[in-house]
Amino acid sequence: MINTDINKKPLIVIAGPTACGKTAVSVKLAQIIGGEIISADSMQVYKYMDIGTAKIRPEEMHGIKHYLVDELYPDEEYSVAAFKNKAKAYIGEIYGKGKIPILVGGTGFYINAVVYDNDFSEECSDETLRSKLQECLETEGKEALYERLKRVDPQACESIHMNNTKRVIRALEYFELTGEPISEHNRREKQKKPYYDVSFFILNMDRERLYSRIDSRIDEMLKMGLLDEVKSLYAIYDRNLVSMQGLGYKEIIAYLAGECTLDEAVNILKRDTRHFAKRQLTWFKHQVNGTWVDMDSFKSSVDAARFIAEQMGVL
RNA sequence: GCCCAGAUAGCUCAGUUGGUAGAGCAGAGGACUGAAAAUCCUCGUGUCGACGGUUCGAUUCCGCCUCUGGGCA
Repeated sequence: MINTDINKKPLIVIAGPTACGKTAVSVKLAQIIGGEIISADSMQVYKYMDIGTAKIRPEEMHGIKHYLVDELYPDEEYSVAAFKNKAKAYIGEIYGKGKIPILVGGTGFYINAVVYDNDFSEECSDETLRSKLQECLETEGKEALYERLKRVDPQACESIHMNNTKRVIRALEYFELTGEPISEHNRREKQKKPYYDVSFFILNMDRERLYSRIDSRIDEMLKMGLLDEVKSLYAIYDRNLVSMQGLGYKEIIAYLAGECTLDEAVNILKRDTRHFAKRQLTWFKHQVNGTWVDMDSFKSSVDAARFIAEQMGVL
């Protein structure tokens, strides 16, 4: 989507599945148009998680400022809500410098939260209530929880499967906190128009090529010392942390804990990363209205960045 | 050379007391609004190794051949 709404401020989004080349393109684009980058990634925010998250290295930034990279410790909590609030503040900061913010990442859910300025009021979330509901799930079973949701929000039950207990719990949590069905909240949020003048680009490439890039990138991570990185994190942090559920971490931790061989861990990691890429693509295909950029048709990331700048009428 | 066990979906295998077959994984598609690198849903036709025989009918029984394991010489 390339809007020209003069009342809204410009926001560029570079999205796409893992390993499709977002990092390189975004830095080049930032150089061309005078932008700064905000990472829309749920794992790269964490310090010490460098190799496994394929985090950009300082020398690759070429002086382009990056936000929401290395800002949290692995035992700190992160979520869409936290991301959205921080990103929004940084976007304001970038405008203040007369530059253009570029949102870059593969977490579509996070990106949309910023693009549509979705509502994440504090009173809509309560950890203790959530763990109470989690307890109900364990003692009474998923059927009981689902029945409970059916009574207060039958609409939500139409789109949430009973097995998806995470969503069932959140829907119940939302209702108990606000007295409003979450289906109503979702309906309202979905009607929103973009909050910015958004230029949304989705990078993609041939599926087989993407998959083989994923495989070789993981081999590369291993050579760069993924094992040592995970080892030192596992020595300090609990494996149940959300950060330690990240791809590359949970699989290697399983190996370090003696639950499988290294070979098995690596193969599972490759497979899970392929599955992840597919889920990302599904999101971008249906939850986003953007311009698809076929990375196969460019010789280099510079060419792809130029193409994007042209699309926006900058070049 | 002989003996034994296999040969079924891309892979690993199950099964059909004879009526042309089904799981897991891989793969594909989808959902998603405070865990999202998370969570969840849907999708299984393939000369049942080749050729003969018995049979109304063979992937299934019999014979023979080929290939792959393992064992004996």
